Amino acid sequence: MLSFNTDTVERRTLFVEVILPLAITKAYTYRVPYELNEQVAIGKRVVVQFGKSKIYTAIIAAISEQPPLAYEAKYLMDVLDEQPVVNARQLKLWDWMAGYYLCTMGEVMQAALPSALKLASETKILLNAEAVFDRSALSDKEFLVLDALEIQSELSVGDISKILGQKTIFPIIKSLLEKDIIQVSEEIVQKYQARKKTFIKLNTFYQDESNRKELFNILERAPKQLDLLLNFLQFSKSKQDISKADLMEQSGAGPTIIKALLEKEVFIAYEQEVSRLKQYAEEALQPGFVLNESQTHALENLHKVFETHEVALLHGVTSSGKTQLYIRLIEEYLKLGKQVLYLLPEIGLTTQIIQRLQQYFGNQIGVYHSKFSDQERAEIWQKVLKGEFKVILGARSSVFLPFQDLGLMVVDEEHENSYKQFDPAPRYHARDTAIYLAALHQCNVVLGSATPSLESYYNAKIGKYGLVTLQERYGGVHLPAIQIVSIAEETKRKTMQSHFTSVLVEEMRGALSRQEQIILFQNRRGYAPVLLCQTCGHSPKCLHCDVSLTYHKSSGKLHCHYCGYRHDLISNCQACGSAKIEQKGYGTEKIEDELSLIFPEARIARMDLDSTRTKHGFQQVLNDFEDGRIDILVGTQMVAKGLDFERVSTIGIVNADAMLNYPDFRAFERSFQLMAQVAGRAGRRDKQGKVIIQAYDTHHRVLQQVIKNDYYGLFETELIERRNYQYPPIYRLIHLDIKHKDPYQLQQIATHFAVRLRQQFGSRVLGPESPLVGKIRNYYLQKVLLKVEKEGISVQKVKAALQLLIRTFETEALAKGSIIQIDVDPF
DNA sequence: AGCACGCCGACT
DNA sequence: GTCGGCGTGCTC
Repeated sequence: MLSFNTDTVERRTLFVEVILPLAITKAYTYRVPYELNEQVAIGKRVVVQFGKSKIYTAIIAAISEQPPLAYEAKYLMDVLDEQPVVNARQLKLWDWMAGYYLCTMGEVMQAALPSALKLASETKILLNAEAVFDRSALSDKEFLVLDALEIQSELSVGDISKILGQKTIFPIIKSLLEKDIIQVSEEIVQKYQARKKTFIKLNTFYQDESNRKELFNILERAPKQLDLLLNFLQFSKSKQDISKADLMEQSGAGPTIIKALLEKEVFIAYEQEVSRLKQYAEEALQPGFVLNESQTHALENLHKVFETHEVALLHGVTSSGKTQLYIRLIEEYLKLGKQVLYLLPEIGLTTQIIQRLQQYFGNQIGVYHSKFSDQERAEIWQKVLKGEFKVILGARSSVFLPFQDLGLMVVDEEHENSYKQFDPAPRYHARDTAIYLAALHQCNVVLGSATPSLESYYNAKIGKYGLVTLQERYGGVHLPAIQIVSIAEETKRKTMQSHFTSVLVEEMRGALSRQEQIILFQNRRGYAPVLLCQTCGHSPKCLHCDVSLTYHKSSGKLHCHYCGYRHDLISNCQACGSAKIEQKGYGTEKIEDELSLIFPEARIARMDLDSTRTKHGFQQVLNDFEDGRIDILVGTQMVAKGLDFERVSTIGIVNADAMLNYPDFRAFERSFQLMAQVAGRAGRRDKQGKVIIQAYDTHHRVLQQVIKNDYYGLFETELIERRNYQYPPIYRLIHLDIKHKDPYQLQQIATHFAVRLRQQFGSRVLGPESPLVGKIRNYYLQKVLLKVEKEGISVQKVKAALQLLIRTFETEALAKGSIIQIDVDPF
């Protein structure tokens, strides 16, 4: 009888297209061995050999029966998953990101998947020291690997392959990983340093009435200590965690008295991580809190907005209780059985906010963060996949998690630029990515900020996003009083002291006498930005950048703020030899200097790129300031980096005009936002803060808007028209990577390109911005951002022009540099 | 990303 | 004469 082999009929030859975690644009096709036919599915991980000897974990992007024509496909080695680890929506997201951020799907995959999910032949395998397992439950091969690891402690995947004498070792590694016996090595990442604070609590022994009475008796002979104790008890009624610093301030007691009570074990000290973003610490999330009237109103408005819009911008002043609003909203979506993603900038993700949200959502909430180990991240990935986590609280990379059914995304502190990834591709913006992801899930997005980014505000204004405002501060905290003082008038009256108006000096004096802190904002570093020859009018310029050199007193040199070029201080004019050289303008160094003459007893510190250049410099100044070891902090925009300014009562903006007259609109907008942020932070708590803005042009429209706290109104004023800027000024950045041996030449090349492009496209091309020089192999790499206005000129045109420039540049032999990459980045 | 191939300068 | 840096192109 003729036997009919059903197998051969069913045995279809399948091919899969895979995404490799590499920077390659092409799709690669592998042939599926018959025995794996049943197992392949889109989104599953497969093991493939790529190139001569490399083995990678790839993701199946497509399955077909069409054999490739031009080549013979290799067989894929194995299928790792029973269920896909990446869903179709994610693949769509990756595809979009690759297109939008000009990188490959592989690079997106690299950023998206925790490395525990993407083993490659170089991956290092370690023994998990804390592993508890049953040896007898291991297979022979697993045992062999374990044995080898006990001798050598670290093996690469390639090594293991040799030990076992076979290539298909990924299932074994996977099984060992799942049993928690081995670990995949982690890259050492610089962890965000959490700020710790000492807190004081009462020994539980004295919670008891009678014990406490006895304590009062004992302390009768130490009136100061008793006084402190009473103060503490009073204070603890209104506040949960009392910090040592708070207690000292509240009670007026010195550190010795607290120490005495600590020694008597009346007080117990404990350390706790504290948020640098004040908001989270301030908004106590008491269980069963009730929204106040304006919060309720804002929530209703959000509901209304979501009827017609996918995205809502929540413009809520600092301390208006946005977090509480989010919680209520999240609860609503959870009730509908939806998943929720709550994005926070890295800096805002402290144990405090995490704990508070965990109180609310229990084990439904997962936290995803670069601080976590790779194992933990892989675990969270799996749990999101299984739907065990309903809420994810995370930093920018959490947009990559395998959500099944998102209902809501919250992007808190939407304006924060740490949502933007800069260095390795994909150079994505988590906020924008979240909005695209929302479209895929048809879910809602809340963008929350006290100082929304211009892009978002514009989108709200044109009706693309809904706009909800929350203007009332929670718990009756007041906005600071803002006063604009005319420098022109005080100069006329001769009441200026150096660069400070009498109003600012008096305000500072008052603050110092009350032991309050002061921040002076001066958006220029160095001592004097321009040196001017009084005889011939020449001023020293950078050889490479055509910008004026800034005198730095600390180094005694002239610096170029563009490329870092330095020149010794000149005593005679380079052009005419005259010795009469005038220092024009002032920077942070000079402000610091003159301040010390006016307030010799005050502790003054400076915070700018120069004073915080060392690794811990920034952290150090920050801690000193927060702990009250500094009275006056003079700084550039750095001082607004989301700090805890709880003892700052006074903020001075030394010269607002300088900020208002930036030629580059984006720089202006950034400065403006900063000013608003800094001002918004003054004097929290019960005290009203004071912001003094010094300016020549006190009637400047922008300043008036600041006073009205209606700062975004300004973008629709004649100011923009006067400056002849197209509205909206949204730019695309072009990353230009140039390889060359001489860093100064690099700057020259970059500037050359910027200048030439500007000639061609006008002032809509800006830059080079933020030049970075890094040593790569024996070469130097110059990264230059060229900004190109998004509307108006197409990036393609600019790219084409650039390529042409590069070609002519090379033939002109202006330099022997070779450009290796032009990377265009939207926004 | 890795790796091979191939080119040109500088050395035992 | 070879060694080695690096630029170029390819990997299913």
